[in-house]
Amino acid sequence: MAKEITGRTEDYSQWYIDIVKKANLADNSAVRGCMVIKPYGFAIWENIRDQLDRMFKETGHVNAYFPLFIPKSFLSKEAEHVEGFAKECAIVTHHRLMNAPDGSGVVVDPEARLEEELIVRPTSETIIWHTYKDWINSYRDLPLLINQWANVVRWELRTRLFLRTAEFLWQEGHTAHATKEEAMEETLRILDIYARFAEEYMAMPVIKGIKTANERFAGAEETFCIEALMQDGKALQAGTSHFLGQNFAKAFDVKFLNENNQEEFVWATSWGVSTRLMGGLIMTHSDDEGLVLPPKLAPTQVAIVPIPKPATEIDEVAQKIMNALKARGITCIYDTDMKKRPGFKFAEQELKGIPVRLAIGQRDLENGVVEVARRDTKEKTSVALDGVDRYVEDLLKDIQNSLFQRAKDFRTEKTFRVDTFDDFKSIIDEDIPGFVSAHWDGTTETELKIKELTKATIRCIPLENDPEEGVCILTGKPSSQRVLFAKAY
RNA sequence: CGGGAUGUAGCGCAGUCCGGUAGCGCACCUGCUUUGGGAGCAGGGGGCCCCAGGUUCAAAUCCUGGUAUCCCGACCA
Repeated sequence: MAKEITGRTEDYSQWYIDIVKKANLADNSAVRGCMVIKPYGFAIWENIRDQLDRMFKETGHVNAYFPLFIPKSFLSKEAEHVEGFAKECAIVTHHRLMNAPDGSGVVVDPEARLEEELIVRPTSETIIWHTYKDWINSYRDLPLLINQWANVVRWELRTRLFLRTAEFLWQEGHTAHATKEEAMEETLRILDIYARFAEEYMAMPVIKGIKTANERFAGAEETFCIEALMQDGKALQAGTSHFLGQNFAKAFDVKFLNENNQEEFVWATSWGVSTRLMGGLIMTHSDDEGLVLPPKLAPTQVAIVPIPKPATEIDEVAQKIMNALKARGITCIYDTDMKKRPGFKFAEQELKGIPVRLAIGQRDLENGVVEVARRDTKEKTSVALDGVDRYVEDLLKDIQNSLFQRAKDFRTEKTFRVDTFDDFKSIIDEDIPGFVSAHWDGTTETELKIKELTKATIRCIPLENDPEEGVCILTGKPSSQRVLFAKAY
């Protein structure tokens, strides 16, 4: 009716945009490629952020904040790094405006040119490693485990709400270690946190893996990632954790004295997840009625609707239920809007992905029950008033689990093992392609050729991979393990 | 950044070909009646027709240049 959402099968991209806009998550802004995150969308992001922040702190990390601007010269100190980001940087060249001589408005004051241009950070390795040089002298200063929550800018040519915006919010961890082993452990520890968060909170199953050299972060020795499969059969890189080796330590001359009084370069990691997770959350669970949120991340977990409208007796019961739910740590609202009829409220709450709805009418009160509806399956049941809080608590857990299970079943169904290029291509060309597990000869050349021919890329070399002798689907050269291909966002 | 499409009320659109007082549906406001899956009737408010030039007596409409969004490519979290 008023809020028509394009069907997923009709036009998946348009469906995604409709969900983002109509569920009030975000909007395009007056600035090209930059979005406005609206209060409801931001509330979900805050839940994501708070949870991750807790997990980082539990593993010994602390938060700090580094500047938005990076002197241009910093960026060029690590050769691969600058090459990776040079093409998508916003650059500050001046520091003052002036009234236009012809009165047409405000213009840049040519006198106010900066001696050295500033780059709006696309990521903060350089400014942070420049700072770490002063912070690290001894092995006693290590490990240094720092995270920052920030915005970054990458001048993307083609943007999509949450999935790829010119400015986005993220966290970036930057750690320094005395040994290679420790740094590698850290890289994997974070990867585990990301995977656990994705699966336990977002209910989004992910594959942990290693990126190929071609897909590796600019400046990293090894990039680990979590990859998720969206409903349209395309993969989404949901988080990355990089083992940086000594690249940045060498570029920024960060050395420490070890226990034997010998000077060594420190070992580094960096890792991040962004507001892109919001896109993953939407595309993993939502349907043609609107957003579907896992209870653990839903800003409001339960909505109570009086049928047909607020009334003393109903209000009292609703209040009692709310108190009981809140005592169990469940967030809920009581929708007393007199202007909206129940059907409208139902539709609106479904659009916003509120996991559970309780409807209470005179008929229910007479029977001592309330109607409980779950967003994920749209099933409705009558539940005894007495103990409904416990029922809802269990139901929320059940929804959380079944969303995960449903997404996992979908991924299983859409993961294929193939041994010939023809089979590979026919799966990738499907409307809803999915992951394809296939042998690859290990060369960038073959990887790029496959991308050119099929648009599929190697998402990762899964960590939990059994070695298996085979031959590359394209070149027929020997291969020792399968890698995971997909079309990707 | 290349190709295509589209910018008209908060949203969705008609009007543009063929220039002549800016319309429809939803939403919004007021009132009454309603209320177990997006209510009905009546009345009302809201527009630099994306922006800037040009042509013309006259431009939403024609011309030029910008710009934004969406789709497809290349690039990328």
